Amino acid sequence: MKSKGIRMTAQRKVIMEILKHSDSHLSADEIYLKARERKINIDFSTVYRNLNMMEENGLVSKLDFGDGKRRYELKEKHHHHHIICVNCRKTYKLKCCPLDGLEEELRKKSRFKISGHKFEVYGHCPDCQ
Amino acid sequence: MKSKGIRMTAQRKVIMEILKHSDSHLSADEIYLKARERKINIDFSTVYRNLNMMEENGLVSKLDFGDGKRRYELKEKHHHHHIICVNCRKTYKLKCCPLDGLEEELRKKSRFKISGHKFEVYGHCPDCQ
DNA sequence: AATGCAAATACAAGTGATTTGCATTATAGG
DNA sequence: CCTATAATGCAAATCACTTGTATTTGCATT
Repeated sequence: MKSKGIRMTAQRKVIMEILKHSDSHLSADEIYLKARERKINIDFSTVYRNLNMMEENGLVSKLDFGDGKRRYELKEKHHHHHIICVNCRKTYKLKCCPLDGLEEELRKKSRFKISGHKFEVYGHCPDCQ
Repeated sequence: MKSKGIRMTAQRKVIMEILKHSDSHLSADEIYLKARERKINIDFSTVYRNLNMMEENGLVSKLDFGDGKRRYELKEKHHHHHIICVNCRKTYKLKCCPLDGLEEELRKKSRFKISGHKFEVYGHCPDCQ
């Protein structure tokens, strides 16, 4: 962060730690609650402002699983997608990417300059079936 | 609609016509505005209630292109996805589906009972490049 | 053509997630 | 330590969408 002239504050440290130590994808209110548990004074607006800032700086990824709240995870080295349980919201990481082997074809057919994509699979996890 | 005991009202007729004559995917406020242009008295709540009802009855599809508003299109016979221009929001239909040939593999690996999926590609259309 | 009633509407108010304005506080370079 | 200014907390606003309710309307039946 410092390299970009971004100040390291107590609130930012906590948000980063919470994301680091969570295995799932947290929504803003979950992050807010976890931060409060750590007895740090923080406001929702600070959580949102920082998550947006971190996304702009490529530190976190914003996810949308279609339940009306955005979720956040630390940006990972390897590109991946998710399969999401529509009942308990548990997720499972998918290493495969539908754009592999499809990108060139799409570019030709659509003549778009492709810059991103979204792929999510929904279903019922083993526990919820 | 009648076969399902659903009444045909002036408002519903207009919403269906707007969807039918539009080549793009309209948001609720675009539908509301277009209906108003046709000088029909209609409220936002009616637009939303009807779009939800139509989705539940398999008449329209709800789409989410990640810009914070849901979009609607008349349900089409053949399953498809979209490539969306991040600048002008124009869309192009993709006939290919990433789940073809992937579904069985995913089911085995994740042990999820797959019920749905989302796939969208983003980029700049020829006009916006 | 008139009746009756459930279904659908308009309007207003309510949600829930996220954003913004602004006075105050705190980080990091000098 | 000082100081500029970035970041915060707080309150209020916004945005997309939903809900409660009194009133109206479609339509099957007289």
